[in-house]
Amino acid sequence: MRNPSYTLAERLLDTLGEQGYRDTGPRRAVVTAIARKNRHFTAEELRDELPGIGRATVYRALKLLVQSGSLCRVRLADGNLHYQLNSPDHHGHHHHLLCVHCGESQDLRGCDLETQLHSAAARHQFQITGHWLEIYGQCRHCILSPAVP
Amino acid sequence: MRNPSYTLAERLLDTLGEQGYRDTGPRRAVVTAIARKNRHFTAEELRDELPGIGRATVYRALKLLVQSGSLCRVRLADGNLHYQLNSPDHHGHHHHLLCVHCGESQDLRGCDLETQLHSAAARHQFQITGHWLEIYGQCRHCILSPAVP
DNA sequence: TCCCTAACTGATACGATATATCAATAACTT
DNA sequence: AAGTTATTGATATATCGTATCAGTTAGGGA
Repeated sequence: MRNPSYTLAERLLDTLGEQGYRDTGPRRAVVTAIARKNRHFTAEELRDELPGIGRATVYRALKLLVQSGSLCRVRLADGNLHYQLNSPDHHGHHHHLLCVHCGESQDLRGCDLETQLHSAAARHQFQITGHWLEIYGQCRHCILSPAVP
Repeated sequence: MRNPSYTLAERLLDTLGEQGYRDTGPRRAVVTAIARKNRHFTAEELRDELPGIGRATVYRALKLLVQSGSLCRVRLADGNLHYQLNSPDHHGHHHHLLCVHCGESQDLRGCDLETQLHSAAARHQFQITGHWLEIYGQCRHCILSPAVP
Protein backbone atom coordinates (compact mmCIF):
# COMPACT_ATOMS: atom_id res chain seq x y z
CA MET A 1 0.00 0.00 0.00
CA ARG A 2 1.65 3.19 -1.14
CA ASN A 3 -0.29 5.56 1.02
CA PRO A 4 -3.32 5.21 3.27
CA SER A 5 -5.17 7.77 1.15
CA TYR A 6 -4.49 5.87 -2.06
CA THR A 7 -7.85 4.17 -2.29
CA LEU A 8 -8.81 1.06 -4.15
CA ALA A 9 -11.01 3.15 -6.42
CA GLU A 10 -8.03 5.29 -7.36
CA ARG A 11 -5.92 2.26 -8.00
CA LEU A 12 -8.54 0.88 -10.36
CA LEU A 13 -8.81 4.21 -12.16
CA ASP A 14 -5.03 4.40 -12.42
CA THR A 15 -4.92 0.95 -13.92
CA LEU A 16 -7.44 2.01 -16.52
CA GLY A 17 -5.56 5.27 -17.06
CA GLU A 18 -2.37 3.38 -17.83
CA GLN A 19 -4.27 1.72 -20.63
CA GLY A 20 -5.43 5.00 -22.13
CA TYR A 21 -8.92 5.07 -20.66
CA ARG A 22 -10.14 8.42 -19.43
CA ASP A 23 -11.03 9.42 -15.93
CA THR A 24 -14.65 10.50 -16.25
CA GLY A 25 -17.33 11.24 -13.70
CA PRO A 26 -19.59 8.30 -14.51
CA ARG A 27 -16.69 5.88 -14.72
CA ARG A 28 -15.39 7.14 -11.40
CA ALA A 29 -18.82 6.56 -9.85
CA VAL A 30 -18.92 2.98 -11.12
CA VAL A 31 -15.42 2.21 -9.92
CA THR A 32 -16.10 3.74 -6.52
CA ALA A 33 -19.19 1.59 -6.10
CA ILE A 34 -17.22 -1.50 -7.06
CA ALA A 35 -14.44 -0.63 -4.65
CA ARG A 36 -16.95 -0.63 -1.78
CA LYS A 37 -17.93 -4.24 -2.47
CA ASN A 38 -16.71 -6.87 -0.08
CA ARG A 39 -18.21 -9.80 -1.94
CA HIS A 40 -19.06 -10.76 -5.47
CA PHE A 41 -21.91 -8.92 -7.17
CA THR A 42 -23.90 -8.89 -10.37
CA ALA A 43 -23.92 -6.17 -12.98
CA GLU A 44 -27.54 -5.39 -12.18
CA GLU A 45 -26.87 -5.08 -8.46
CA LEU A 46 -24.23 -2.56 -9.29
CA ARG A 47 -26.53 -0.74 -11.66
CA ASP A 48 -29.19 -0.44 -8.97
CA GLU A 49 -26.72 1.42 -6.80
CA LEU A 50 -26.00 3.90 -9.57
CA PRO A 51 -29.37 5.22 -10.66
CA GLY A 52 -27.90 8.20 -12.42
CA ILE A 53 -25.53 6.18 -14.57
CA GLY A 54 -26.53 4.67 -17.87
CA ARG A 55 -26.81 0.95 -18.19
CA ALA A 56 -24.28 0.77 -21.00
CA THR A 57 -21.75 2.74 -19.00
CA VAL A 58 -21.92 0.29 -16.13
CA TYR A 59 -21.48 -2.70 -18.41
CA ARG A 60 -18.64 -1.01 -20.28
CA ALA A 61 -16.78 -0.26 -17.06
CA LEU A 62 -17.17 -3.85 -15.92
CA LYS A 63 -15.76 -5.10 -19.20
CA LEU A 64 -12.77 -2.79 -18.99
CA LEU A 65 -12.01 -3.85 -15.43
CA VAL A 66 -12.19 -7.52 -16.36
CA GLN A 67 -9.88 -6.89 -19.30
CA SER A 68 -7.43 -5.05 -17.08
CA GLY A 69 -7.38 -7.93 -14.62
CA SER A 70 -8.90 -5.96 -11.76
CA LEU A 71 -12.11 -7.95 -11.78
CA CYS A 72 -12.84 -11.63 -12.20
CA ARG A 73 -16.02 -13.00 -13.63
CA VAL A 74 -17.24 -15.91 -11.55
CA ARG A 75 -20.20 -18.12 -12.23
CA LEU A 76 -22.29 -19.21 -9.30
CA ALA A 77 -23.82 -22.63 -8.94
CA ASP A 78 -27.14 -21.31 -10.25
CA GLY A 79 -25.45 -20.18 -13.45
CA ASN A 80 -25.55 -16.47 -12.67
CA LEU A 81 -22.52 -14.45 -13.59
CA HIS A 82 -21.01 -12.36 -10.82
CA TYR A 83 -18.03 -10.04 -10.59
CA GLN A 84 -15.34 -10.30 -7.99
CA LEU A 85 -12.53 -7.91 -7.16
CA ASN A 86 -9.10 -9.38 -7.63
CA SER A 87 -6.48 -8.90 -4.98
CA PRO A 88 -3.66 -6.75 -6.40
CA ASP A 89 -1.08 -9.50 -5.96
CA HIS A 90 -3.13 -12.23 -7.57
CA HIS A 91 -3.93 -11.14 -11.08
CA GLY A 92 -2.92 -14.32 -12.85
CA HIS A 93 -5.04 -17.35 -13.56
CA HIS A 94 -6.55 -18.78 -10.43
CA HIS A 95 -9.75 -20.32 -9.09
CA HIS A 96 -12.25 -19.33 -6.45
CA LEU A 97 -13.67 -20.99 -3.40
CA LEU A 98 -17.17 -19.52 -3.35
CA CYS A 99 -19.19 -19.80 -0.19
CA VAL A 100 -22.80 -20.46 -1.12
CA HIS A 101 -23.99 -19.12 2.21
CA CYS A 102 -22.31 -15.79 2.76
CA GLY A 103 -20.88 -15.05 -0.67
CA GLU A 104 -17.30 -14.92 0.50
CA SER A 105 -14.76 -15.77 -2.14
CA GLN A 106 -11.24 -16.97 -1.49
CA ASP A 107 -8.62 -17.54 -4.09
CA LEU A 108 -7.53 -21.14 -4.21
CA ARG A 109 -3.82 -21.43 -3.75
CA GLY A 110 -1.50 -24.36 -3.60
CA CYS A 111 -3.32 -26.51 -6.12
CA ASP A 112 -1.38 -27.69 -9.13
CA LEU A 113 -4.54 -28.57 -10.94
CA GLU A 114 -3.05 -27.64 -14.29
CA THR A 115 -0.36 -30.28 -14.09
CA GLN A 116 -2.80 -32.99 -13.25
CA LEU A 117 -5.28 -31.89 -15.91
CA HIS A 118 -2.63 -31.84 -18.60
CA SER A 119 -1.43 -35.34 -17.82
CA ALA A 120 -4.98 -36.69 -17.70
CA ALA A 121 -5.80 -34.98 -20.99
CA ALA A 122 -2.61 -36.26 -22.57
CA ARG A 123 -3.91 -39.78 -22.11
CA HIS A 124 -6.79 -38.75 -24.36
CA GLN A 125 -4.36 -37.11 -26.81
CA PHE A 126 -6.12 -33.84 -26.02
CA GLN A 127 -4.23 -30.57 -25.88
CA ILE A 128 -5.66 -28.21 -23.30
CA THR A 129 -5.73 -24.53 -24.14
CA GLY A 130 -7.97 -23.31 -21.33
CA HIS A 131 -10.39 -24.30 -18.63
CA TRP A 132 -13.01 -22.90 -16.32
CA LEU A 133 -13.37 -24.09 -12.76
CA GLU A 134 -15.62 -22.85 -10.00
CA ILE A 135 -15.74 -24.46 -6.58
CA TYR A 136 -18.79 -24.17 -4.33
CA GLY A 137 -19.17 -24.93 -0.67
CA GLN A 138 -19.03 -23.45 2.78
CA CYS A 139 -16.33 -21.21 4.12
CA ARG A 140 -14.88 -21.73 7.56
CA HIS A 141 -17.22 -19.20 9.14
CA CYS A 142 -20.37 -20.67 7.67
CA ILE A 143 -19.41 -24.19 8.71
CA LEU A 144 -19.47 -23.03 12.31
CA SER A 145 -22.43 -20.69 12.27
CA PRO A 146 -25.66 -20.61 10.30
CA ALA A 147 -25.78 -18.40 7.26
CA VAL A 148 -26.72 -14.77 7.66
CA PRO A 149 -29.07 -14.02 4.81
CA MET B 1 -26.82 -52.71 -27.68
CA ARG B 2 -29.90 -54.82 -27.30
CA ASN B 3 -30.95 -54.79 -30.89
CA PRO B 4 -29.77 -52.93 -33.96
CA SER B 5 -33.24 -51.44 -34.35
CA TYR B 6 -33.30 -50.14 -30.79
CA THR B 7 -32.34 -46.59 -31.58
CA LEU B 8 -30.87 -43.95 -29.34
CA ALA B 9 -34.09 -41.97 -29.63
CA GLU B 10 -36.05 -44.93 -28.34
CA ARG B 11 -33.64 -45.42 -25.50
CA LEU B 12 -34.09 -41.80 -24.47
CA LEU B 13 -37.86 -42.07 -24.67
CA ASP B 14 -37.76 -45.28 -22.64
CA THR B 15 -35.71 -43.57 -19.98
CA LEU B 16 -38.29 -40.82 -19.78
CA GLY B 17 -41.09 -43.39 -19.82
CA GLU B 18 -39.60 -45.14 -16.80
CA GLN B 19 -39.97 -41.87 -14.98
CA GLY B 20 -43.62 -41.50 -15.86
CA TYR B 21 -43.23 -39.09 -18.75
CA ARG B 22 -45.46 -39.72 -21.73
CA ASP B 23 -44.49 -40.60 -25.23
CA THR B 24 -45.95 -37.76 -27.27
CA GLY B 25 -45.46 -36.67 -30.85
CA PRO B 26 -43.69 -33.38 -30.10
CA ARG B 27 -41.48 -34.96 -27.46
CA ARG B 28 -40.59 -37.76 -29.83
CA ALA B 29 -39.62 -35.21 -32.47
CA VAL B 30 -37.34 -33.37 -30.05
CA VAL B 31 -35.69 -36.54 -28.84
CA THR B 32 -35.18 -37.79 -32.38
CA ALA B 33 -33.48 -34.54 -33.37
CA ILE B 34 -31.23 -34.76 -30.32
CA ALA B 35 -30.34 -38.36 -31.07
CA ARG B 36 -29.05 -37.31 -34.50
CA LYS B 37 -26.52 -34.94 -32.94
CA ASN B 38 -22.90 -35.97 -32.99
CA ARG B 39 -21.63 -32.92 -31.12
CA HIS B 40 -22.85 -30.51 -28.49
CA PHE B 41 -25.62 -28.10 -29.45
CA THR B 42 -27.60 -25.17 -28.10
CA ALA B 43 -31.29 -25.12 -27.30
CA GLU B 44 -31.85 -22.60 -30.07
CA GLU B 45 -30.04 -24.71 -32.64
CA LEU B 46 -32.32 -27.55 -31.75
CA ARG B 47 -35.37 -25.33 -31.93
CA ASP B 48 -34.40 -24.18 -35.42
CA GLU B 49 -34.51 -27.78 -36.56
CA LEU B 50 -38.00 -28.23 -35.20
CA PRO B 51 -40.05 -25.40 -36.66
CA GLY B 52 -43.34 -27.06 -35.86
CA ILE B 53 -42.58 -27.54 -32.18
CA GLY B 54 -43.20 -24.91 -29.57
CA ARG B 55 -40.29 -23.23 -27.90
CA ALA B 56 -41.43 -24.24 -24.43
CA THR B 57 -41.75 -27.87 -25.47
CA VAL B 58 -38.16 -27.94 -26.68
CA TYR B 59 -36.87 -26.41 -23.47
CA ARG B 60 -39.01 -28.73 -21.36
CA ALA B 61 -37.69 -31.80 -23.14
CA LEU B 62 -34.12 -30.61 -22.64
CA LYS B 63 -34.73 -30.13 -18.95
CA LEU B 64 -36.22 -33.61 -18.57
CA LEU B 65 -33.32 -35.22 -20.40
CA VAL B 66 -30.81 -33.39 -18.24
CA GLN B 67 -32.68 -34.49 -15.12
CA SER B 68 -32.77 -38.07 -16.33
CA GLY B 69 -29.01 -38.01 -16.91
CA SER B 70 -29.23 -38.51 -20.66
CA LEU B 71 -27.91 -35.03 -21.44
CA CYS B 72 -25.16 -32.94 -19.91
CA ARG B 73 -25.13 -29.19 -19.90
CA VAL B 74 -21.71 -27.89 -20.83
CA ARG B 75 -20.55 -24.32 -20.93
CA LEU B 76 -18.26 -23.26 -23.74
CA ALA B 77 -15.38 -20.86 -23.36
CA ASP B 78 -17.55 -18.02 -24.68
CA GLY B 79 -20.05 -18.63 -21.88
CA ASN B 80 -22.71 -20.20 -24.06
CA LEU B 81 -24.56 -23.14 -22.63
CA HIS B 82 -24.64 -26.24 -24.81
CA TYR B 83 -26.15 -29.69 -24.44
CA GLN B 84 -24.23 -32.89 -24.89
CA LEU B 85 -25.47 -36.47 -25.09
CA ASN B 86 -24.14 -38.67 -22.33
CA SER B 87 -22.80 -42.08 -23.15
CA PRO B 88 -25.07 -44.68 -21.56
CA ASP B 89 -22.30 -46.06 -19.36
CA HIS B 90 -21.12 -42.71 -18.02
CA HIS B 91 -24.01 -41.09 -16.27
CA GLY B 92 -22.28 -40.04 -13.08
CA HIS B 93 -20.39 -36.86 -12.37
CA HIS B 94 -17.64 -36.29 -14.87
CA HIS B 95 -15.98 -33.57 -16.90
CA HIS B 96 -15.63 -32.87 -20.59
CA LEU B 97 -12.72 -32.28 -22.91
CA LEU B 98 -14.30 -29.88 -25.39
CA CYS B 99 -12.57 -29.35 -28.70
CA VAL B 100 -12.87 -25.69 -29.63
CA HIS B 101 -12.32 -26.51 -33.30
CA CYS B 102 -14.65 -29.34 -34.20
CA GLY B 103 -16.96 -29.44 -31.20
CA GLU B 104 -16.07 -32.98 -30.24
CA SER B 105 -16.51 -33.77 -26.58
CA GLN B 106 -14.79 -36.55 -24.72
CA ASP B 107 -15.46 -37.54 -21.17
CA LEU B 108 -12.41 -37.08 -19.00
CA ARG B 109 -11.51 -40.29 -17.24
CA GLY B 110 -8.77 -41.22 -14.87
CA CYS B 111 -8.54 -37.87 -13.09
CA ASP B 112 -9.05 -37.84 -9.37
CA LEU B 113 -9.59 -34.14 -9.35
CA GLU B 114 -12.01 -34.34 -6.46
CA THR B 115 -9.41 -35.73 -4.09
CA GLN B 116 -6.94 -33.04 -4.92
CA LEU B 117 -9.51 -30.27 -4.73
CA HIS B 118 -10.72 -31.39 -1.34
CA SER B 119 -7.26 -31.45 0.15
CA ALA B 120 -6.42 -28.04 -1.31
CA ALA B 121 -9.68 -26.62 -0.01
CA ALA B 122 -9.12 -28.17 3.39
CA ARG B 123 -6.04 -26.00 3.76
CA HIS B 124 -8.41 -23.03 3.44
CA GLN B 125 -10.83 -24.67 5.91
CA PHE B 126 -13.35 -24.68 3.08
CA GLN B 127 -15.85 -27.50 2.69
CA ILE B 128 -16.60 -28.22 -0.95
CA THR B 129 -20.15 -29.14 -1.86
CA GLY B 130 -19.90 -28.86 -5.62
CA HIS B 131 -17.87 -27.62 -8.52
CA TRP B 132 -18.06 -26.88 -12.21
CA LEU B 133 -15.17 -27.61 -14.52
CA GLU B 134 -14.93 -27.33 -18.28
CA ILE B 135 -11.76 -28.01 -20.21
CA TYR B 136 -11.11 -26.46 -23.61
CA GLY B 137 -8.52 -27.33 -26.21
CA GLN B 138 -7.90 -29.36 -29.32
CA CYS B 139 -8.80 -32.99 -29.80
CA ARG B 140 -6.34 -35.41 -31.38
CA HIS B 141 -7.87 -34.98 -34.83
CA CYS B 142 -7.73 -31.19 -34.81
CA ILE B 143 -4.13 -31.16 -33.61
CA LEU B 144 -3.18 -32.98 -36.79
CA SER B 145 -5.47 -31.33 -39.30
CA PRO B 146 -6.97 -27.85 -39.60
CA ALA B 147 -10.47 -27.37 -38.30
CA VAL B 148 -13.39 -28.04 -40.60
CA PRO B 149 -15.77 -25.17 -40.02
C1' DT C 1 -63.90 -49.57 -26.39
C1' DC C 2 -64.96 -45.47 -24.16
C1' DC C 3 -64.00 -42.21 -20.67
C1' DC C 4 -61.62 -39.71 -17.41
C1' DT C 5 -57.94 -37.35 -15.58
C1' DA C 6 -53.50 -35.89 -15.39
C1' DA C 7 -49.92 -34.72 -18.35
C1' DC C 8 -48.75 -32.21 -22.18
C1' DT C 9 -48.64 -28.48 -25.70
C1' DG C 10 -47.81 -24.04 -27.67
C1' DA C 11 -49.00 -19.12 -28.10
C1' DT C 12 -47.94 -15.41 -25.63
C1' DA C 13 -46.17 -12.62 -22.24
C1' DC C 14 -42.60 -11.76 -19.35
C1' DG C 15 -37.97 -11.22 -17.30
C1' DA C 16 -33.08 -11.13 -16.94
C1' DT C 17 -28.86 -10.07 -19.06
C1' DA C 18 -26.19 -7.91 -22.20
C1' DT C 19 -24.82 -5.56 -26.71
C1' DA C 20 -25.50 -2.18 -30.85
C1' DT C 21 -26.45 2.35 -32.42
C1' DC C 22 -25.79 7.09 -32.56
C1' DA C 23 -26.17 11.98 -31.56
C1' DA C 24 -24.58 14.81 -27.91
C1' DT C 25 -20.99 15.66 -24.61
C1' DA C 26 -16.67 15.77 -22.15
C1' DA C 27 -11.72 14.79 -21.58
C1' DC C 28 -7.22 15.24 -22.91
C1' DT C 29 -3.47 17.16 -26.21
C1' DT C 30 -1.24 20.64 -28.33
C1' DA D 1 -8.50 27.89 -26.65
C1' DA D 2 -9.40 24.56 -30.16
C1' DG D 3 -9.62 20.26 -32.06
C1' DT D 4 -9.77 15.45 -31.84
C1' DT D 5 -11.22 11.44 -29.86
C1' DA D 6 -13.17 8.84 -26.22
C1' DT D 7 -17.20 8.63 -23.63
C1' DT D 8 -21.98 8.83 -22.42
C1' DG D 9 -26.77 7.40 -22.12
C1' DA D 10 -31.31 6.81 -24.30
C1' DT D 11 -33.13 3.55 -26.95
C1' DA D 12 -33.57 -0.41 -29.59
C1' DT D 13 -32.29 -4.94 -30.14
C1' DA D 14 -30.72 -9.72 -29.09
C1' DT D 15 -30.41 -13.89 -26.47
C1' DC D 16 -31.95 -17.21 -23.45
C1' DG D 17 -35.05 -18.99 -20.84
C1' DT D 18 -39.44 -19.33 -17.62
C1' DA D 19 -44.52 -18.46 -16.34
C1' DT D 20 -49.17 -18.68 -17.61
C1' DC D 21 -53.11 -20.86 -19.20
C1' DA D 22 -56.69 -22.53 -22.25
C1' DG D 23 -57.06 -26.26 -25.22
C1' DT D 24 -55.43 -31.04 -26.47
C1' DT D 25 -53.82 -35.71 -25.90
C1' DA D 26 -52.02 -40.02 -23.83
C1' DG D 27 -52.80 -43.89 -21.38
C1' DG D 28 -54.98 -46.51 -17.63
C1' DG D 29 -59.31 -48.18 -15.70
C1' DA D 30 -64.27 -49.25 -16.12
